[in-house]
Amino acid sequence: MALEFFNTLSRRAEVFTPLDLEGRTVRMYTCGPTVYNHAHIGNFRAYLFEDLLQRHLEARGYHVLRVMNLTDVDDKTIRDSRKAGRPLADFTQVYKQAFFEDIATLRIRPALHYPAATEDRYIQRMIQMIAQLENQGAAYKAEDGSVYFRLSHFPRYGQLAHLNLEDLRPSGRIRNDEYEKESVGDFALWKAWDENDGDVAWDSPWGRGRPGWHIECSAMATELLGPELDIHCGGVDNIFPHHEAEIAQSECCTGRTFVRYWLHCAHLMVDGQKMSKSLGNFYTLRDLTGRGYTGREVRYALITVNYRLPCNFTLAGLDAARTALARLDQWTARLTEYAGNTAPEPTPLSAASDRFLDLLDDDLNISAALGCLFDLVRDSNKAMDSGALSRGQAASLLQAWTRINQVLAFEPYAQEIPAEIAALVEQRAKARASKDWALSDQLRDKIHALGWSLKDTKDGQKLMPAQ
RNA sequence: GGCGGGGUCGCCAAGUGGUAAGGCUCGGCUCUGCAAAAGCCGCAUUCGUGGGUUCGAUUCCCACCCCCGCCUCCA
Repeated sequence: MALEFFNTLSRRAEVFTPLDLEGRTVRMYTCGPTVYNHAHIGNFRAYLFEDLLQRHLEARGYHVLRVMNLTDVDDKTIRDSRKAGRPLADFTQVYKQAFFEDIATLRIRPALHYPAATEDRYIQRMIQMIAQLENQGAAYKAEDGSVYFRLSHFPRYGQLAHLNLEDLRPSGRIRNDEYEKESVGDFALWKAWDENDGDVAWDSPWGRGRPGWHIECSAMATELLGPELDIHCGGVDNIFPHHEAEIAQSECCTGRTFVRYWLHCAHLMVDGQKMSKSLGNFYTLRDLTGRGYTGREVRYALITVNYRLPCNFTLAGLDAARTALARLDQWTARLTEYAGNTAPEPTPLSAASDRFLDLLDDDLNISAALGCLFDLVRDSNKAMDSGALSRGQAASLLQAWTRINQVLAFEPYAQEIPAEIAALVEQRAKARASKDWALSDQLRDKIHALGWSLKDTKDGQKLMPAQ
């Protein structure tokens, strides 16, 4: 089948074709973190979905230009940097750094650009866009000095979330101090400085202040990717109002359709509930690695539920991920050893990699795709057990795995065997040759205590890092 | 009140108008000096409830119950 994605805008699965048909380039913008603390695993679920999307597009021969923004100025970053008594840039730098470490841990492929809202280039772009909106009558300066987007200027507002503005019920989250606005739905483009902002301010035609959140993304996306994007992703909670606002601002400025495919990731649940600090089910990636889980285990646990479905995260699920990955490791290790340097030789089993990618074509149906992978694992293990698989065919299956793994990034960590361990293993081999089982067991315990596990196979000892 | 997602084996989770993928757990077996690991086999006559359409529904229609999310700066 053709590559299809569910587009939030149409609420239908649509065949994907990029704007650039010839060059196969895909312009993709993904909403990134607000760097005022460590990102939590709910954030990472979204970033992992975007990584899967990018990897699958690349597997299908597209060249993906992906941009992910860093929001390094907003109410929270300012509030917490002041609380910490540190300059905003110093404060956010810590979390930017942590974010990059975390995405590397999760094997998320880096984006092409990580624009930060406070970079001069983007501040200038934001000011330019706001001025343009003001000239068009799409924005106005209120009495408090802030500039707001005039919703009445953009009737399509609400099309992405499929909301009727008249139906909206005030939810108490509307700030009372924004009485200066013409209409309650108008959102800030430029926020006039107030004392809570401390020394965080930029000069603008409307006086000192700072950008509103929504304009950041419009400015950075169009600055780096041009007026029209193929794909824009984010969490479902960004649909309204953030992405609506982006559409309104961008399309008023460029006169073009801002985004062709909107893809949104559902929320992550933890133990069946919304993750929150008060419930004690709030996890950062560091919490999990601190408990001994690896990045790829978290990756597996967060990626294996289709992105449009709520995913319920549990530690039991992480353990299941660990076991499943160990089985894949075992399988690839067995194939590798059996294939040796033999040249690949066709086998019908290799078609699994085609099926795998075909299943992902259906709006990233990862569950079905993994089902197909595990069918391959079982079938090829069986074939090896019965001697029905040639070494060349094993080599061919490894090629199929490489293709599948380009999308999954589930390969085991490269492990170097320390000399000390290698020496113990050799010593044990000698003990076993002379049937000195007592010494053999003693060495096995010692090796295990050093973090490695041994198993005795018909081909000798096999060393693996203990989980 | 409006909009949306979901209820499929103990847990996670595909799926189709034609009779239920896969992963984890569990049970059995094989291999093994022992152990561990691994491999193989087995494990839902049934898909929230009640109706309806149909030769046939988990899949379509209607009603109902339950869970979750969003509703103006949370991925």
